Amino acid sequence: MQEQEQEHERDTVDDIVDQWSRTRPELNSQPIALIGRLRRLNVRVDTALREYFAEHGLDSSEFDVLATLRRSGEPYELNARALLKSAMVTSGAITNRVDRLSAKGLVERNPCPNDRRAVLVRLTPAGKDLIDAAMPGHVRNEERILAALDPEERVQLDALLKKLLVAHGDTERL
Amino acid sequence: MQEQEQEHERDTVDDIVDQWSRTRPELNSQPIALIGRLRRLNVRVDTALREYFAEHGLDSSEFDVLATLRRSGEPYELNARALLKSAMVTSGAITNRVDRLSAKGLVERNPCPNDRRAVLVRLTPAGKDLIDAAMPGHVRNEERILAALDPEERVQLDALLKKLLVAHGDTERL
DNA sequence: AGAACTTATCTCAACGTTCAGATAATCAAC
DNA sequence: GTTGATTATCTGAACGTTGAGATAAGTTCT
Repeated sequence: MQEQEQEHERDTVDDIVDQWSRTRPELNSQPIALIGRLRRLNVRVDTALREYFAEHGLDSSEFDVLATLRRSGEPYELNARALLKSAMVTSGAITNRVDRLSAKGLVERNPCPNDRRAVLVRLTPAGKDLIDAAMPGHVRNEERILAALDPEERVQLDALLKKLLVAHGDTERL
Repeated sequence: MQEQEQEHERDTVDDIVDQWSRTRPELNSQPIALIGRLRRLNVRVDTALREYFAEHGLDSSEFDVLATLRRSGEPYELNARALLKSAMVTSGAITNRVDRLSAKGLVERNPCPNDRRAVLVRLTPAGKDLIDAAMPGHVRNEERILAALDPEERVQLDALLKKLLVAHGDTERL
Protein backbone atom coordinates (compact mmCIF):
# COMPACT_ATOMS: atom_id res chain seq x y z
CA MET A 1 0.00 0.00 0.00
CA GLN A 2 0.97 3.65 0.10
CA GLU A 3 1.84 5.89 3.00
CA GLN A 4 -1.14 8.16 3.75
CA GLU A 5 -1.37 11.31 5.80
CA GLN A 6 -3.58 10.04 8.56
CA GLU A 7 -4.77 13.42 9.71
CA HIS A 8 -6.19 14.56 6.34
CA GLU A 9 -9.12 13.48 4.26
CA ARG A 10 -8.41 11.24 1.30
CA ASP A 11 -9.01 12.48 -2.21
CA THR A 12 -9.77 10.58 -5.39
CA VAL A 13 -6.12 10.51 -6.40
CA ASP A 14 -5.28 8.62 -3.21
CA ASP A 15 -7.56 5.84 -4.45
CA ILE A 16 -6.00 5.94 -7.90
CA VAL A 17 -2.55 5.61 -6.37
CA ASP A 18 -3.69 2.69 -4.22
CA GLN A 19 -4.99 0.91 -7.30
CA TRP A 20 -1.69 1.34 -9.09
CA SER A 21 0.31 0.11 -6.12
CA ARG A 22 -1.84 -3.00 -5.97
CA THR A 23 -1.56 -3.79 -9.67
CA ARG A 24 1.77 -2.29 -10.83
CA PRO A 25 3.66 -1.68 -7.56
CA GLU A 26 6.98 -1.07 -9.35
CA LEU A 27 5.69 2.15 -10.97
CA ASN A 28 6.73 5.37 -9.22
CA SER A 29 3.41 6.64 -7.97
CA GLN A 30 4.52 10.11 -6.95
CA PRO A 31 4.44 11.70 -10.41
CA ILE A 32 1.18 9.87 -11.17
CA ALA A 33 -0.33 11.45 -8.06
CA LEU A 34 1.09 14.92 -8.57
CA ILE A 35 0.17 15.27 -12.22
CA GLY A 36 -3.16 13.61 -11.62
CA ARG A 37 -3.94 16.19 -8.95
CA LEU A 38 -2.83 19.02 -11.18
CA ARG A 39 -5.16 17.88 -13.95
CA ARG A 40 -8.13 17.14 -11.72
CA LEU A 41 -7.78 20.46 -9.95
CA ASN A 42 -7.69 22.19 -13.28
CA VAL A 43 -11.03 20.64 -14.21
CA ARG A 44 -12.57 21.87 -10.95
CA VAL A 45 -11.15 25.33 -11.37
CA ASP A 46 -12.34 25.52 -14.98
CA THR A 47 -15.84 24.68 -13.89
CA ALA A 48 -15.86 27.26 -11.11
CA LEU A 49 -14.55 29.99 -13.41
CA ARG A 50 -17.01 29.09 -16.17
CA GLU A 51 -19.93 29.37 -13.79
CA TYR A 52 -18.97 32.92 -12.94
CA PHE A 53 -18.36 33.95 -16.55
CA ALA A 54 -21.79 32.64 -17.48
CA GLU A 55 -23.34 35.16 -15.08
CA HIS A 56 -21.98 37.81 -17.43
CA GLY A 57 -23.09 36.05 -20.61
CA LEU A 58 -19.58 34.96 -21.52
CA ASP A 59 -17.70 31.72 -21.85
CA SER A 60 -14.13 31.23 -20.67
CA SER A 61 -12.57 31.90 -24.05
CA GLU A 62 -14.49 35.14 -24.55
CA PHE A 63 -13.66 36.35 -21.06
CA ASP A 64 -10.02 35.58 -21.70
CA VAL A 65 -9.92 37.73 -24.83
CA LEU A 66 -11.67 40.67 -23.15
CA ALA A 67 -9.39 40.46 -20.11
CA THR A 68 -6.28 40.29 -22.29
CA LEU A 69 -7.32 43.43 -24.15
CA ARG A 70 -8.28 45.22 -20.94
CA ARG A 71 -5.04 44.56 -19.12
CA SER A 72 -3.00 45.68 -22.12
CA GLY A 73 -4.08 49.24 -21.25
CA GLU A 74 -5.31 51.98 -23.52
CA PRO A 75 -6.26 51.89 -26.27
CA TYR A 76 -7.26 48.30 -25.33
CA GLU A 77 -6.08 47.04 -28.67
CA LEU A 78 -3.92 44.07 -29.70
CA ASN A 79 -3.28 42.11 -32.86
CA ALA A 80 -4.45 38.53 -33.21
CA ARG A 81 -0.94 37.21 -32.66
CA ALA A 82 -0.75 38.70 -29.18
CA LEU A 83 -4.14 37.24 -28.36
CA LEU A 84 -3.28 33.72 -29.44
CA LYS A 85 0.00 33.71 -27.52
CA SER A 86 -1.70 34.86 -24.37
CA ALA A 87 -4.48 32.30 -24.74
CA MET A 88 -2.21 29.44 -25.86
CA VAL A 89 -4.53 28.49 -28.72
CA THR A 90 -4.24 28.43 -32.50
CA SER A 91 -4.90 31.31 -34.86
CA GLY A 92 -8.14 29.74 -36.05
CA ALA A 93 -9.46 29.73 -32.51
CA ILE A 94 -8.73 33.45 -32.16
CA THR A 95 -10.46 34.18 -35.46
CA ASN A 96 -13.57 32.45 -34.13
CA ARG A 97 -13.44 34.13 -30.72
CA VAL A 98 -13.08 37.58 -32.25
CA ASP A 99 -15.93 36.78 -34.65
CA ARG A 100 -18.19 35.92 -31.72
CA LEU A 101 -17.19 38.90 -29.59
CA SER A 102 -17.53 41.16 -32.59
CA ALA A 103 -21.06 39.88 -33.24
CA LYS A 104 -21.86 40.74 -29.61
CA GLY A 105 -20.47 44.24 -30.11
CA LEU A 106 -17.77 43.77 -27.45
CA VAL A 107 -14.74 44.11 -29.73
CA GLU A 108 -14.11 45.49 -33.19
CA ARG A 109 -11.58 44.64 -35.87
CA ASN A 110 -9.54 47.46 -37.37
CA PRO A 111 -6.86 47.36 -40.02
CA CYS A 112 -3.36 47.83 -38.65
CA PRO A 113 -1.84 51.00 -40.11
CA ASN A 114 1.75 49.72 -40.08
CA ASP A 115 1.19 46.18 -41.29
CA ARG A 116 -1.56 45.47 -43.75
CA ARG A 117 -1.47 41.76 -42.97
CA ALA A 118 -2.38 42.36 -39.37
CA VAL A 119 -5.70 43.10 -37.72
CA LEU A 120 -6.05 45.10 -34.54
CA VAL A 121 -8.73 43.88 -32.18
CA ARG A 122 -10.01 46.61 -29.90
CA LEU A 123 -12.45 46.67 -26.99
CA THR A 124 -15.59 48.64 -27.77
CA PRO A 125 -16.94 50.85 -24.95
CA ALA A 126 -19.49 48.10 -24.28
CA GLY A 127 -16.70 45.55 -24.11
CA LYS A 128 -14.69 47.65 -21.71
CA ASP A 129 -17.71 48.26 -19.50
CA LEU A 130 -18.46 44.55 -19.41
CA ILE A 131 -14.96 43.40 -18.50
CA ASP A 132 -14.53 46.21 -15.97
CA ALA A 133 -17.75 45.21 -14.30
CA ALA A 134 -16.87 41.53 -14.33
CA MET A 135 -13.26 41.62 -13.11
CA PRO A 136 -13.78 42.33 -9.38
CA GLY A 137 -16.22 39.44 -9.08
CA HIS A 138 -13.89 37.23 -11.07
CA VAL A 139 -11.04 37.91 -8.66
CA ARG A 140 -13.32 37.27 -5.67
CA ASN A 141 -14.29 34.00 -7.30
CA GLU A 142 -10.62 33.08 -7.68
CA GLU A 143 -10.05 33.96 -4.03
CA ARG A 144 -12.91 31.66 -3.10
CA ILE A 145 -11.38 28.86 -5.18
CA LEU A 146 -8.14 29.24 -3.20
CA ALA A 147 -9.82 29.77 0.16
CA ALA A 148 -8.58 26.46 1.57
CA LEU A 149 -4.99 27.69 1.51
CA ASP A 150 -3.62 30.17 4.03
CA PRO A 151 -1.50 33.08 2.78
CA GLU A 152 1.81 31.31 3.24
CA GLU A 153 0.58 28.23 1.40
CA ARG A 154 -0.58 30.36 -1.51
CA VAL A 155 2.84 31.91 -1.84
CA GLN A 156 4.42 28.46 -1.72
CA LEU A 157 2.08 27.02 -4.33
CA ASP A 158 2.57 29.99 -6.62
CA ALA A 159 6.36 29.68 -6.39
CA LEU A 160 6.30 25.96 -7.14
CA LEU A 161 4.03 26.38 -10.16
CA LYS A 162 6.19 29.22 -11.42
CA LYS A 163 9.30 27.11 -11.10
CA LEU A 164 7.74 24.46 -13.32
CA LEU A 165 6.50 27.03 -15.82
CA VAL A 166 9.92 28.56 -16.15
CA ALA A 167 11.41 25.11 -16.64
CA HIS A 168 8.87 24.49 -19.40
CA GLY A 169 9.76 27.71 -21.16
CA ASP A 170 6.62 29.68 -20.39
CA THR A 171 8.62 32.89 -20.41
CA GLU A 172 7.51 34.78 -23.51
CA ARG A 173 7.47 38.52 -23.16
CA LEU A 174 4.04 40.03 -23.73
CA MET B 1 4.55 47.66 -9.92
CA GLN B 2 4.73 44.24 -8.31
CA GLU B 3 7.35 42.71 -6.05
CA GLN B 4 9.46 40.29 -8.08
CA GLU B 5 11.80 37.55 -6.96
CA GLN B 6 15.00 39.02 -8.27
CA GLU B 7 16.94 35.78 -8.29
CA HIS B 8 14.56 33.82 -10.52
CA GLU B 9 13.61 34.09 -14.15
CA ARG B 10 10.34 35.80 -14.96
CA ASP B 11 7.50 33.83 -16.50
CA THR B 12 4.63 34.98 -18.68
CA VAL B 13 2.33 35.34 -15.70
CA ASP B 14 4.70 37.91 -14.18
CA ASP B 15 4.05 40.06 -17.24
CA ILE B 16 0.31 39.51 -17.00
CA VAL B 17 0.38 40.57 -13.35
CA ASP B 18 2.38 43.69 -14.23
CA GLN B 19 -0.17 44.64 -16.84
CA TRP B 20 -3.01 44.31 -14.37
CA SER B 21 -1.18 46.34 -11.73
CA ARG B 22 -0.67 49.12 -14.24
CA THR B 23 -4.25 49.20 -15.46
CA ARG B 24 -6.37 47.96 -12.52
CA PRO B 25 -4.03 48.24 -9.51
CA GLU B 26 -6.82 47.76 -6.99
CA LEU B 27 -7.40 44.13 -8.09
CA ASN B 28 -5.79 41.49 -5.92
CA SER B 29 -3.22 40.04 -8.26
CA GLN B 30 -2.23 37.02 -6.21
CA PRO B 31 -5.18 34.81 -7.17
CA ILE B 32 -4.87 36.01 -10.78
CA ALA B 33 -1.26 34.88 -10.79
CA LEU B 34 -1.81 31.60 -8.98
CA ILE B 35 -4.77 30.41 -11.03
CA GLY B 36 -3.16 31.72 -14.21
CA ARG B 37 -0.10 29.62 -13.49
CA LEU B 38 -2.17 26.57 -12.69
CA ARG B 39 -3.99 26.84 -16.00
CA ARG B 40 -0.93 27.60 -18.09
CA LEU B 41 1.00 24.75 -16.52
CA ASN B 42 -1.85 22.43 -17.25
CA VAL B 43 -1.66 23.32 -20.95
CA ARG B 44 2.07 22.58 -20.99
CA VAL B 45 1.60 19.30 -19.17
CA ASP B 46 -1.24 18.27 -21.48
CA THR B 47 0.97 18.84 -24.48
CA ALA B 48 3.87 16.87 -23.02
CA LEU B 49 1.63 13.95 -22.10
CA ARG B 50 -0.09 13.94 -25.48
CA GLU B 51 3.23 13.75 -27.29
CA TYR B 52 4.11 10.60 -25.42
CA PHE B 53 0.71 8.96 -25.92
CA ALA B 54 0.99 9.61 -29.65
CA GLU B 55 4.11 7.43 -29.75
CA HIS B 56 1.81 4.58 -28.81
CA GLY B 57 -0.90 5.52 -31.28
CA LEU B 58 -3.24 6.84 -28.60
CA ASP B 59 -4.69 10.19 -27.61
CA SER B 60 -5.04 11.34 -24.02
CA SER B 61 -8.63 10.22 -23.63
CA GLU B 62 -7.92 6.75 -24.95
CA PHE B 63 -4.87 6.36 -22.73
CA ASP B 64 -6.94 7.46 -19.77
CA VAL B 65 -9.54 4.75 -20.36
CA LEU B 66 -6.95 2.02 -20.81
CA ALA B 67 -5.06 3.13 -17.69
CA THR B 68 -8.26 3.26 -15.66
CA LEU B 69 -9.13 -0.29 -16.64
CA ARG B 70 -5.58 -1.53 -16.05
CA ARG B 71 -5.23 -0.10 -12.57
CA SER B 72 -8.60 -1.51 -11.52
CA GLY B 73 -6.90 -4.93 -11.52
CA GLU B 74 -8.14 -8.22 -12.90
CA PRO B 75 -10.32 -8.83 -14.79
CA TYR B 76 -9.55 -5.27 -16.06
CA GLU B 77 -13.24 -4.57 -16.39
CA LEU B 78 -15.40 -1.60 -15.35
CA ASN B 79 -18.82 -0.27 -16.26
CA ALA B 80 -19.20 3.00 -18.15
CA ARG B 81 -20.22 4.83 -15.02
CA ALA B 82 -16.91 4.12 -13.30
CA LEU B 83 -15.04 5.27 -16.39
CA LEU B 84 -16.84 8.59 -16.65
CA LYS B 85 -16.35 9.37 -12.98
CA SER B 86 -12.66 8.69 -13.20
CA ALA B 87 -12.27 10.74 -16.38
CA MET B 88 -14.55 13.61 -15.26
CA VAL B 89 -16.44 13.63 -18.57
CA THR B 90 -20.03 12.99 -19.64
CA SER B 91 -21.54 9.64 -20.51
CA GLY B 92 -21.58 10.50 -24.21
CA ALA B 93 -17.85 11.03 -24.18
CA ILE B 94 -17.31 7.57 -22.67
CA THR B 95 -19.56 5.99 -25.29
CA ASN B 96 -17.39 7.54 -28.00
CA ARG B 97 -14.11 6.58 -26.35
CA VAL B 98 -15.16 2.99 -25.89
CA ASP B 99 -16.38 2.90 -29.50
CA ARG B 100 -12.96 4.04 -30.71
CA LEU B 101 -10.98 1.70 -28.47
CA SER B 102 -13.28 -1.14 -29.39
CA ALA B 103 -12.69 -0.46 -33.10
CA LYS B 104 -8.97 -0.70 -32.41
CA GLY B 105 -9.45 -4.01 -30.63
CA LEU B 106 -8.12 -2.67 -27.30
CA VAL B 107 -11.31 -3.07 -25.26
CA GLU B 108 -14.51 -5.03 -25.63
CA ARG B 109 -18.04 -4.41 -24.41
CA ASN B 110 -19.81 -7.19 -22.53
CA PRO B 111 -23.28 -7.25 -21.03
CA CYS B 112 -23.30 -6.98 -17.26
CA PRO B 113 -24.75 -10.18 -15.79
CA ASN B 114 -26.30 -8.47 -12.75
CA ASP B 115 -27.71 -5.34 -14.39
CA ARG B 116 -28.96 -5.50 -17.93
CA ARG B 117 -28.77 -1.71 -18.31
CA ALA B 118 -25.07 -1.70 -17.70
CA VAL B 119 -22.19 -2.51 -20.01
CA LEU B 120 -18.89 -3.86 -18.80
CA VAL B 121 -15.86 -2.56 -20.66
CA ARG B 122 -12.91 -4.91 -20.49
CA LEU B 123 -9.33 -4.69 -21.71
CA THR B 124 -8.56 -7.18 -24.46
CA PRO B 125 -5.18 -8.94 -24.28
CA ALA B 126 -3.97 -6.47 -26.92
CA GLY B 127 -5.22 -3.57 -24.80
CA LYS B 128 -3.51 -4.89 -21.71
CA ASP B 129 -0.26 -5.44 -23.58
CA LEU B 130 -0.40 -1.92 -24.98
CA ILE B 131 -1.05 -0.14 -21.68
CA ASP B 132 1.46 -2.33 -19.84
CA ALA B 133 4.09 -1.45 -22.41
CA ALA B 134 3.22 2.26 -22.32
CA MET B 135 3.00 2.88 -18.57
CA PRO B 136 6.69 2.83 -17.61
CA GLY B 137 7.51 5.40 -20.30
CA HIS B 138 4.51 7.45 -19.28
CA VAL B 139 5.73 7.62 -15.70
CA ARG B 140 9.24 8.52 -16.87
CA ASN B 141 7.66 11.27 -18.98
CA GLU B 142 5.82 12.56 -15.92
CA GLU B 143 9.06 12.48 -13.93
CA ARG B 144 10.68 14.53 -16.68
CA ILE B 145 7.84 17.04 -16.54
CA LEU B 146 8.48 17.47 -12.82
CA ALA B 147 12.26 17.39 -13.07
CA ALA B 148 12.65 21.05 -12.09
CA LEU B 149 11.39 20.30 -8.56
CA ASP B 150 13.51 18.56 -5.97
CA PRO B 151 11.95 15.75 -3.89
CA GLU B 152 10.89 18.04 -1.07
CA GLU B 153 9.26 20.51 -3.41
CA ARG B 154 7.32 17.72 -5.09
CA VAL B 155 5.95 16.59 -1.75
CA GLN B 156 5.00 20.18 -0.94
CA LEU B 157 3.29 20.77 -4.27
CA ASP B 158 1.41 17.50 -4.04
CA ALA B 159 0.16 18.34 -0.55
CA LEU B 160 -1.02 21.81 -1.59
CA LEU B 161 -2.87 20.52 -4.63
CA LYS B 162 -4.46 17.80 -2.54
CA LYS B 163 -5.63 20.32 0.02
CA LEU B 164 -7.42 22.26 -2.71
CA LEU B 165 -8.89 19.12 -4.24
CA VAL B 166 -10.29 18.01 -0.90
CA ALA B 167 -11.77 21.46 -0.38
CA HIS B 168 -13.41 21.20 -3.79
CA GLY B 169 -14.93 17.83 -2.97
CA ASP B 170 -12.79 15.65 -5.20
CA THR B 171 -13.15 12.79 -2.75
CA GLU B 172 -15.32 10.21 -4.49
CA ARG B 173 -14.49 6.63 -3.70
CA LEU B 174 -13.53 4.57 -6.76
C1' DA C 1 -48.61 -6.22 -9.34
C1' DG C 2 -48.55 -1.38 -10.84
C1' DA C 3 -46.97 3.44 -10.74
C1' DA C 4 -43.48 6.59 -10.09
C1' DC C 5 -38.81 7.40 -9.71
C1' DT C 6 -34.01 6.63 -10.38
C1' DT C 7 -30.06 4.82 -12.83
C1' DA C 8 -27.17 3.27 -16.98
C1' DT C 9 -26.15 3.96 -21.44
C1' DC C 10 -26.70 5.65 -25.98
C1' DT C 11 -28.01 9.18 -29.62
C1' DC C 12 -27.48 13.37 -31.94
C1' DA C 13 -27.19 18.24 -32.86
C1' DA C 14 -24.48 22.20 -31.56
C1' DC C 15 -20.16 23.99 -30.58
C1' DG C 16 -15.16 25.20 -30.21
C1' DT C 17 -10.82 23.58 -31.16
C1' DT C 18 -7.06 21.81 -33.99
C1' DC C 19 -4.66 20.91 -38.25
C1' DA C 20 -3.55 21.73 -42.84
C1' DG C 21 -3.69 24.71 -46.24
C1' DA C 22 -4.85 29.30 -48.65
C1' DT C 23 -4.12 34.15 -49.14
C1' DA C 24 -1.79 38.13 -48.64
C1' DA C 25 1.76 41.19 -46.98
C1' DT C 26 6.39 42.00 -45.24
C1' DC C 27 11.29 41.25 -44.95
C1' DA C 28 15.99 39.78 -46.49
C1' DA C 29 19.31 39.14 -49.94
C1' DC C 30 21.12 39.27 -54.09
C1' DG D 1 13.67 45.48 -57.78
C1' DT D 2 12.72 40.70 -58.01
C1' DT D 3 13.03 36.10 -55.75
C1' DG D 4 12.42 33.42 -51.67
C1' DA D 5 11.37 32.89 -47.02
C1' DT D 6 8.76 34.34 -43.23
C1' DT D 7 4.79 36.25 -40.83
C1' DA D 8 -0.30 37.34 -40.01
C1' DT D 9 -4.70 35.95 -40.53
C1' DC D 10 -8.49 33.39 -42.33
C1' DT D 11 -10.89 29.13 -44.11
C1' DG D 12 -12.86 24.71 -43.81
C1' DA D 13 -12.90 19.83 -42.77
C1' DA D 14 -12.30 16.60 -39.04
C1' DC D 15 -12.73 15.61 -34.39
C1' DG D 16 -14.21 15.17 -29.41
C1' DT D 17 -16.97 17.06 -26.03
C1' DT D 18 -21.23 18.79 -24.05
C1' DG D 19 -26.12 18.97 -23.14
C1' DA D 20 -30.63 17.52 -23.87
C1' DG D 21 -33.26 13.85 -24.57
C1' DA D 22 -34.48 8.82 -25.63
C1' DT D 23 -34.58 4.07 -24.27
C1' DA D 24 -34.48 0.60 -21.22
C1' DA D 25 -33.84 -1.61 -16.78
C1' DG D 26 -33.76 -1.57 -12.01
C1' DT D 27 -35.90 0.09 -7.50
C1' DT D 28 -39.30 1.71 -4.15
C1' DC D 29 -43.66 2.44 -2.40
C1' DT D 30 -48.39 1.44 -1.99
